[in-house]
Amino acid sequence: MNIGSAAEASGLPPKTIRYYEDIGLIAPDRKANAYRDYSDEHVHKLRFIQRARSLGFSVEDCRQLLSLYEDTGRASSDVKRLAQEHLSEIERKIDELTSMHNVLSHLVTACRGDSRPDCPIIDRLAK
Amino acid sequence: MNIGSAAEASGLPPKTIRYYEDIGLIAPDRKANAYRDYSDEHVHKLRFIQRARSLGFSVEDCRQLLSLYEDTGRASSDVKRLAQEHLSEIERKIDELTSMHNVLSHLVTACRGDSRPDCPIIDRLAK
DNA sequence: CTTGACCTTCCAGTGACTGGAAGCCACATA
DNA sequence: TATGTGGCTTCCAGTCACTGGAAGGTCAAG
Repeated sequence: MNIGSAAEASGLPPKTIRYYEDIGLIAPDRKANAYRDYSDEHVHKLRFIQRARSLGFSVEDCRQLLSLYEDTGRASSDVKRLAQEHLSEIERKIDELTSMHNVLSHLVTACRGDSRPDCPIIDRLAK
Repeated sequence: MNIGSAAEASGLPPKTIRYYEDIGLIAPDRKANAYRDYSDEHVHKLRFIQRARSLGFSVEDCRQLLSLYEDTGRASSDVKRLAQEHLSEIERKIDELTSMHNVLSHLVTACRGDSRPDCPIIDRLAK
């Protein structure tokens, strides 16, 4: 399977798939004409990565998850620990964004948004 | 005032302040010895930027906000629009993170996290 | 035989810093 | 006066995860 089909099957752009190969995440075979050749298993792994990325795991996390996936003797505790750390990071980000949201939404509400210069948003930044 | 003092007064690291100068955001005077020389007004603007950044505005947004700040003939609607767009972006990110959180927290809860390989997290990624 | 879609590699840019090297400057102390 | 320490300078490279684009090779259809 060429990279275009692998891209379609995995939901990842060809550029990204080549990038993953560059960084040693997943290497397909090559055909005689030097085209990449993806097996169903390659595509399966690409989908695996795509799903992990869409849950916000870093590419390095994906590398670990992939190796846990392939290690049938893994301990689920290792997977759980990774996921829990990521979950904490997500929570941290949500908290940060939420507090930004609180401040900003008040300011936006308070701003008349007309042609005059008076603006609580600017005032807050310049306070 | 040297960059170190400006850093302390603004809450920004010296490296970051130099970076802002590199990208043309705020340029201090220079002393005879080529050291940067920050006035109170420079520091004021640095604090302005620091606050805007801490509300998640991009550096380019900061550039705009700064120029609106300096434009006493501004329309508050311009500020409000900028802030509102940023607010929407924050909401988009919160939604994205929240949906990741939903999925992941369920998976983490469902994972026993012991020495055995069975793991709903891996299963979900490999589905 | 040509066209167009697909593939290849390689290089550069994104945002917002951050680390580090090499070297100059200022000031306190012995 | 020598020296040490810390702060300042510039410049280059690296981060993360791609993404765009150039230059050129390959393949199937008409």
